Amino acid sequence: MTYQILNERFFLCDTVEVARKLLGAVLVHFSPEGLTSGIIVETEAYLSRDDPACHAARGKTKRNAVMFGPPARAYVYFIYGNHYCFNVVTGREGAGEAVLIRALEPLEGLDLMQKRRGERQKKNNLTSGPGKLCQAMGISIRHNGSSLLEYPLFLAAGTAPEDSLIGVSGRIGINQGQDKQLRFFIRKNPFVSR
DNA sequence: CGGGAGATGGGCT
DNA sequence: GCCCATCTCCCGA
Repeated sequence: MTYQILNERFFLCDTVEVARKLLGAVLVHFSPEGLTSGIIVETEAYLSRDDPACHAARGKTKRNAVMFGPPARAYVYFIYGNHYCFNVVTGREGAGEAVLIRALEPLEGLDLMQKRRGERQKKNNLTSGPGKLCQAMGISIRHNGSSLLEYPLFLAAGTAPEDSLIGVSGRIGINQGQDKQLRFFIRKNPFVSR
């Protein structure tokens, strides 16, 4: 399988646009244990302006520093004591914006995903949520700040869904900014988190 | 199936 | 202390 890695330009434009365009793209990880990949089926945009739910909203801190760096880097953080969330930094350096990857459709390395997630898990429970997909893909805090423009962890072009199949809604799991329509997903795809 | 609650730890007030 | 961009287990229907 060959991949066409998405270039920096892809992530430089408007963050909402990037969140939408990432649907259908492929997240690929060549880890020491093996290759896993999945088609992105659900994303959320986090904006610098007027968005209190965004980690960058209250300025730069040690945790969110990567969000203020150059685009196309991984912003990974630890949440709820158990889980990691994987984001892609977007916009110009200093913007403080990102797209959260919320769900994947497993593509390659299903056995490894299953091993990481627990043998009992069914296929549709491997990557259908931000914490789950990090575990299945072998993504953790040590990937925070790493470039997504090159091996071993990168984003590749895929098949974009038709516009009529793109769903839009409020974001999940937050208290502030619930009204904003910044979540994008592929309609009727069984791997969307809800 | 759906809802409720516990697990679990780093960041911020 | 309390919050949190989550997940899993367990219970009842």
